[in-house]
Amino acid sequence: MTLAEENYLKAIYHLENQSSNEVSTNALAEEMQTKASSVTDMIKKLAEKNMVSYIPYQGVTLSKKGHAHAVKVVRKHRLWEVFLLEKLNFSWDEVHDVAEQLEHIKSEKLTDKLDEFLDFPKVDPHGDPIPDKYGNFETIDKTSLTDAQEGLVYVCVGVHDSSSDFLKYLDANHIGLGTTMKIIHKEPFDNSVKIKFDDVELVVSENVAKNLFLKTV
Amino acid sequence: MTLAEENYLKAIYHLENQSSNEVSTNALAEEMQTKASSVTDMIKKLAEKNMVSYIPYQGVTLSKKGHAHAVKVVRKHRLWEVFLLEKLNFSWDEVHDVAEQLEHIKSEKLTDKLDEFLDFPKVDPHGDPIPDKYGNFETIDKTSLTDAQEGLVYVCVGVHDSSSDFLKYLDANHIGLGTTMKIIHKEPFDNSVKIKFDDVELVVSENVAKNLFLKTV
DNA sequence: TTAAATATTTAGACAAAACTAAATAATCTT
DNA sequence: AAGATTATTTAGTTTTGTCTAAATATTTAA
Repeated sequence: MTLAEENYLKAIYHLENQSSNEVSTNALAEEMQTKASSVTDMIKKLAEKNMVSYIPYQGVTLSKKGHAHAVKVVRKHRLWEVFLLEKLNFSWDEVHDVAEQLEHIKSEKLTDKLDEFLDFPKVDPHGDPIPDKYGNFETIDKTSLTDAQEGLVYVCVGVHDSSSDFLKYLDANHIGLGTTMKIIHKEPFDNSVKIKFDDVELVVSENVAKNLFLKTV
Repeated sequence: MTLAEENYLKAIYHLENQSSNEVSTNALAEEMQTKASSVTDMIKKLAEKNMVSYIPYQGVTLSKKGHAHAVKVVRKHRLWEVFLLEKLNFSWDEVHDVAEQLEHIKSEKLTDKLDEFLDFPKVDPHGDPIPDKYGNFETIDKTSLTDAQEGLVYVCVGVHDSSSDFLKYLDANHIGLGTTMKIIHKEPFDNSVKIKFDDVELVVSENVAKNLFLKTV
């Protein structure tokens, strides 16, 4: 698997997790920041290699083989994120980009030794589960802040968007994994949400709310 | 700089260090395991980018810019080797191949944080010096075992060939960095050398002797 | 249910990095 | 110094992954 092929597999994997039906060429082009025609080309190649199953005009799905490979890349990505944060003192908004490179290093031994060195972490710095060497991981049950109920108390267990900008926003507002918050008010007009934590009230936009994952406490 | 370009720079760097005069197209082709015509193509490209200076039929030399870049790649390679050996418990014959991949990760912050995490090591597991973040490193004065003098005592400070096969040979014969040995006899017929260490005598071939670096003790 | 809009695929090109085969330059022999 | 050998470069292809533009299929809307 080349770097480009792995990135496509990963993108298909993420899109499958978001909406559970077939992945369209256009969605994939959007995700990969490329053109639909390029996507068609690559999908054909991946289909040749039995990594995806593809019916023209109907989108792609990962094959068993492709799924397994995507999970391996995701495992590496998340392990490196933990390494960068815990061992090299990167901040959580810095880990993603470097992990995008490190996830393509090919050495099963490296991956497994790294896993051991980090003491077999279960989640990465954004709250996403880390597959073990067999590809198994615990699914974390989480609710988006947009779906949280007024009056209840939640703890933050993850983020959807792991872009540097979003994570810096959270840092600036002292929100992180483990932050416990109460839903004060959900504003129907613009879907913003007023939350309270550490004795401070904060109104966050719908965009922020959509990207924050919570668990009831 | 692409991966291929970086590998060429590194190869030119190594060849310059070995013989101090211009690097020939053929030597580079041999080092890169490729064809002379491919080398000419790439050299032209690197000359365009001012990474090397190139006169047709006369070989290449690294420019200041190319040299600095090569040193950065070497720095990353050697730091990762230390990481793999010391933190992930790889053996010294396993570190090279994985480091060949890791050396291309682009993040100055990663490199410098890794350096710090490893406590600023001065040499890698094969005895080669590690450049600091400014590209400076201590040159280690060393003699090849072929040039060592009968009767004198030396300590092993490095290896020339860092191939897995050679390092495994050394492991099997209990030779490593720091091994102190006495030169018992140099056989003129085949340039083999009889050495003694840990109260055992061992005859090594010219090929082995050439690749072992020693320092007088 | 046909026209318009949108999504997808095909065809043809391009850049990077390699290759083979042929041409040319440099060096070595005698 | 001419011919032979060796080293190097040039010319023309190939593969990978991308692109644009054109063609085709699908969906939406009147």
